[in-house]
Amino acid sequence: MRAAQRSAHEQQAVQQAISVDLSAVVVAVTKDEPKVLAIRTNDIDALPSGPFEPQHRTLEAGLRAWVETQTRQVLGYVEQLYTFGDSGRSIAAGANARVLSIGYLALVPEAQPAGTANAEWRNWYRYFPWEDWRNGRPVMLDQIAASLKEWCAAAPSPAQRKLRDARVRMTFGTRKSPWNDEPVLERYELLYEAGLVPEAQRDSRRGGAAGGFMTEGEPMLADHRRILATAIARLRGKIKYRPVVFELMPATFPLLHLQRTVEALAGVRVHKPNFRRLVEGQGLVEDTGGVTTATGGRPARLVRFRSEVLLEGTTTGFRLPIARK
Amino acid sequence: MRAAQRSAHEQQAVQQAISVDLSAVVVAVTKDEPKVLAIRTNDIDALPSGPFEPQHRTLEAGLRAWVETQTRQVLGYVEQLYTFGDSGRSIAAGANARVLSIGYLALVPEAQPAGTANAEWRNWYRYFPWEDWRNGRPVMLDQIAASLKEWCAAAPSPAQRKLRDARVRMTFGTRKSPWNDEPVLERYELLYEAGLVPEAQRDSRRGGAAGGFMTEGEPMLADHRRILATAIARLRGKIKYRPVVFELMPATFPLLHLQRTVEALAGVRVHKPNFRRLVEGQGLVEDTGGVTTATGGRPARLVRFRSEVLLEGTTTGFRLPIARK
DNA sequence: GGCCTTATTCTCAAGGCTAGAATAACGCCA
DNA sequence: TGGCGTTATTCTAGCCTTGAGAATAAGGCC
Repeated sequence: MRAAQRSAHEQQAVQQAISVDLSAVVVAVTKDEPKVLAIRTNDIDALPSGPFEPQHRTLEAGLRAWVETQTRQVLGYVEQLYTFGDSGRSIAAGANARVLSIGYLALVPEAQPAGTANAEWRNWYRYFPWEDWRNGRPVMLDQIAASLKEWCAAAPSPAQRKLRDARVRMTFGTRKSPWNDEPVLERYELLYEAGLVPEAQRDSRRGGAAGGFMTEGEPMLADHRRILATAIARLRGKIKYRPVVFELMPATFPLLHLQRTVEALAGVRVHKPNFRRLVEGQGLVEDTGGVTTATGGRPARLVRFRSEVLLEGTTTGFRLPIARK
Repeated sequence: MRAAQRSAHEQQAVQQAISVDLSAVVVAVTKDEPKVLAIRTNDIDALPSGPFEPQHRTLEAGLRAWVETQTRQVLGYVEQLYTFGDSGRSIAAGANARVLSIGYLALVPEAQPAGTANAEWRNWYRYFPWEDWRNGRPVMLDQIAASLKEWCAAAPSPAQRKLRDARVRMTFGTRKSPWNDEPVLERYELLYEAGLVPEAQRDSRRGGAAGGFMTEGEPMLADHRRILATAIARLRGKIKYRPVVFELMPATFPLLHLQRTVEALAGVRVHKPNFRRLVEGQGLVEDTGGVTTATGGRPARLVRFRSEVLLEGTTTGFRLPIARK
């Protein structure tokens, strides 16, 4: 034991091969819809990704390089999400090879046409249709709820049963309880464990619903949908206390455009007067003097982001009128 | 380019050796002081850590194994913090070897005596004395502020100067602005960049303060102090909206003990009646019927954590009377 | 019994948030 | 040219939360 302890760091030099995969969730919002940059391969979508290599100066540099190579998209804001280690869930790995997967979130302004043939901007609700509550409760949730109920009932023990019930309640909520937009990953993981998404069968774990019912929503390569879920969850959390939405906005915009962008990300609608009061009250935007009539109705003022706020003590702020539950 | 793209995943099999280091910040609170489990080596402390190896089923399993081997401490709650890739800042790595460092946060109830000779529970403010405001503003901040001011003045350009000023203002605040307990990592990184912590000199980067003034606070091995800062920051953020403090508490306790534990972590004091109102109002604890006179004065009720709250829709809640800025 | 210490409960004012109403300014069309 | 529809923008009343201090309770100790 003591020997193992002393050699802990010494061993590093002779470490067995571990490979590290960098994957990016590149987000933009176009025409009030949240988009993610996907690589379309044979009938399944993937995130831009590639292995971390020695020539990369940093993890983030490696990520940027891969994304640019694969999509010609240059990244601005980038943030690390999580390092996944259970590679059994990703590409069928060689016997001894260990693959770690580090997910990143990147934000870019309005989506440009994709730079390469098989890179494409796709609405992220294509992969998570149950996450879009902007037009009310998605009807498919009835079917999901029914399948999850079966899964709960099929628990091996009463204790397990209680646990499963609780997880369903906490992630998908009940009919009466208000929707919580943040636990995107928890919801996806639940569906995975319940065998209600194709990835679960592919990875041939727990049997899943015998009937073979699959929730709507497109699967992705390897564990990419899990990484995307992590990204959406992080972004939904972050827009509530950091002014990151502006990374997704053009130079000037009317306030309603900002609101629609936030709504696209959060998947819920907000009260217009309150949204405006918060944004203006916190001095996040300033008037440009310009107006636009492109919105129909009364012309809207054009504002711009006050980037000074990033230098002010405003470490916090940018609360949004989305109930933190 | 297109070739590189296609081979992205194929290359993984022939990936060059990358080693991954797992490090744990194991936290306990004893006698109202926040403690971290440290390995004491020749005149410098280290976190329990070791390389991720193929026999480890998951990253977390590898971490638990290393911690148990090195400290005999069995971990309960564990959470991944961040994956650091700029190994230039850690152990002087061999020419081509790339070392990634994954940091974890673990919480255990009241610290037991350390299980091995060189493992020891140490007050975390030993490493970050400026983070403890429980007894008012630490006096050393005067000296830190002065050094940072010099560093700002020494900026290569006026634009840089403005940026540095802003960073200092946002992390350490001004004399008048209230202290923000969360940006622990940002403060440490700032001191590192300004050359005010020994690690900066060791890694021989930016010159640093010519005078050689170093802030108080003990350094740690490799990038371990950075990982510890990340852990403290995460914990300070998390206790404000998730009931994780209870991982650190004994089975039953008086409310003031809970409050002191929170204060130890956050490094600030809170208003007693308000704290009590929040904790009880959210149904986080229930009466045990017992009382204790160990606190002096009027006997205190003993309460216990209502673990049911973890199964209730209470995904959020547990707000604390610590201003979110 | 009086005093000290800590526990526990109340209260009040300030500030923030929710939700809905009211008003403004433009294009369109009869 | 005036009414209508659309979106923009501003107000407001009511509710709830939060911050801070005061008041009361219950033990130990002398």
